[in-house]
Amino acid sequence: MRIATWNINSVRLRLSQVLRVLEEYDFDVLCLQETKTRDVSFPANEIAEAGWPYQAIRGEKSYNGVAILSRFPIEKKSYQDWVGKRDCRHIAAQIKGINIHNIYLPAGGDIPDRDENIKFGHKLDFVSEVTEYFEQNKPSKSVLVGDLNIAPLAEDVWSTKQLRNVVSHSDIERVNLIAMQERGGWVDAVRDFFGADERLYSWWSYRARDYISSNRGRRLDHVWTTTDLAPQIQKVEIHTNTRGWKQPSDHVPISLQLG
DNA sequence: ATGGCAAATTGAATTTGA
Repeated sequence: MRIATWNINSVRLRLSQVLRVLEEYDFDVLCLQETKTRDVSFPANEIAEAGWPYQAIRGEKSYNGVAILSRFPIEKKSYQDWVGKRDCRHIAAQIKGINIHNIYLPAGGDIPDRDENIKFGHKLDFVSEVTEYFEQNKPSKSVLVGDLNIAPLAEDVWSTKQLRNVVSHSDIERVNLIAMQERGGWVDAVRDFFGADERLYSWWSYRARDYISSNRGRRLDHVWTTTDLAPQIQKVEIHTNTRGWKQPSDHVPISLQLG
């Protein structure tokens, strides 16, 4: 089974790209973040007609929004609200016995200090609550994907020195995300497949004049599995070429082939 | 905290992203 994650930055604007990745990359399941639309406006029919009729969608106007699109029937659906908000940042589906959690973690604003920036506090609290949730509901046969908005390792950013005090790569975010991974019993499938040394990115800012030559990327999007599924990790791909498509998302899809 | 941009909403400017 091929499971992918992609922050699409508006599913309505980039519907044609969603359909293109589903077909070109042969995803069985695609988890989207930042769909930015209410469920009534979600292009569910177009995606169903293309061959992904099983869908779990949870959106709101303008912001956030997550969805799971599947070729195979969804056996169970659920979602969680964290940090006391109903902001459509999580949805879960069981497909072929695998529990898939799709998360859009808060970006956290500009200043990496919770006393000066309420959004950063929200982000840290969100990580803490997700960590507690999976400690109390120990996952198995599970995959956690999504835009976690944190690049935890030095090799996950173009310059660990220059991004040290930048939100997404601050020490506290990095430590807390690793703790969330370890305490939930998760394996970073992307690092498991590619190893620790290679620089890996899934996001490039829109602001770069030429994202290829500047290559100031960050690995903000993640695919984790529980340890019981780790032996089934056959292949991981970061589909970087979508960043070069016309009117692209600033994130690229990551896919996991489970055997 | 940067930034050369982008998207959604409301109706030219604001908010958010990271």
